[in-house]
Amino acid sequence: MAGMPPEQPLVIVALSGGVDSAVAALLLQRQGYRVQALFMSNWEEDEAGYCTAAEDYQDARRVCDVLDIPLHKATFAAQYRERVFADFLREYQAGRTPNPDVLCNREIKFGVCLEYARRLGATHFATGHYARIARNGERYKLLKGCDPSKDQSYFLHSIDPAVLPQVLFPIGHLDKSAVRQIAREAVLPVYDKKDSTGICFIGERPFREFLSRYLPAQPGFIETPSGEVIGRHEGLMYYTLGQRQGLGIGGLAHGAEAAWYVAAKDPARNVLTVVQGSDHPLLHASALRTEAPHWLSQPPARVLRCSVKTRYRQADQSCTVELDADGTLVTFERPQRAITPGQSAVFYSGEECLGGAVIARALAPRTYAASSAIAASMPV
RNA sequence: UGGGGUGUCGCCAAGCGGUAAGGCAGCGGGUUUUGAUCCCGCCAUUCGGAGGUUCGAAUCCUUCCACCCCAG
Repeated sequence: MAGMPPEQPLVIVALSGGVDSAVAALLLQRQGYRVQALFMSNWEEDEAGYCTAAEDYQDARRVCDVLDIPLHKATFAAQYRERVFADFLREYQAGRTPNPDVLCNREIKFGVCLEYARRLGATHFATGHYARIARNGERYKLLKGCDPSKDQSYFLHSIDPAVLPQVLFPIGHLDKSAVRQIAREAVLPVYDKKDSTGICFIGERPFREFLSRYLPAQPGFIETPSGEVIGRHEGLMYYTLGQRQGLGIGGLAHGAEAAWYVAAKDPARNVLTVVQGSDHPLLHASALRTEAPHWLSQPPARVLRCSVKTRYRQADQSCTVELDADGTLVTFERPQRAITPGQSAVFYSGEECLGGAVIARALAPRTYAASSAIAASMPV
């Protein structure tokens, strides 16, 4: 029969209630896709009003009204708790500083949520991330977003590369300012909404209070590298390497005027080691070891020269990556500050995100002799 | 209670008769889909207390108090 035209392929957009995903949906629609939206709420506890999920959902609805597209709603709170939050707590308990949003992308957004979109009949799954996907024959690459100050490929490095052919990042080639401009012109109600920060789906909260509800805190001493006690900490988990704020260390008699920074944690002694001055040598590492890497691209044979980010929004650093049985050894061209276990080292070749791995430990520069406590936590 | 010393913001610390520097900490804001870093702003009508000298004192004098050191 010559009846119904074949339906357009269906794209489902993960709509957060923010401006980026709203513009992503709009652009897909303009490109001729059949578009539907999906709003996730993955954090159930709505105490003290920190969780903005309810307002975000209302914003998502208003966006869908303007675009005239259907809005689905799903909850992956159980999966979030099991696959993301449990790890988050384990890491803090081990004295490390996890990056839950890296796991959230792999397990939730590009895991169970993408699967859910498939079951709804979608051939493609889109988000408002600042990242791009390029096709090279049969291979798909993850590229940085074009806006260097918003590039979010760092958070995406550990997603399953098998999903890339189905993923669309409609705003990856745009600057943030252009995204807002498009939203304004299209009269999307969230065009001026403030960018969200904080842990994805949980939001920004008083950090100590939040963590203390899940993990017991054990106060202890703050020491200098030579072992002098100069303060007390509320619990090792509340501090991360390179941190300045929250130490409460004032002026010392005849001391230097520089601020104090966290250089090491010693869980065995429950001691926080601090140093004075943000450029202190004990704050720097010449190399790091990671756990097992995730590769988005073809895994390298054995040695790889590339660049690396050891934290989000850091400028790319030249390095050499060597694979070994446990993970990788990453050696920097120049020493890096505050390399922190639990964070991710993400590898790049130019614009392409190759993959990454969780940092296991920093390796101290050989230019000085590390002493006792530091040597124990930063073995060479 | 013999001698000497010191007491300025939560912690260091300038100031030495002309009307309270600075740093650290803290607080607030900005940047930021982790945690940090970073940036901006705020933070002593008052200088241990009480008198006095002076046009004017944290700065000089008297006295009291507290702490520290050396002796004893």
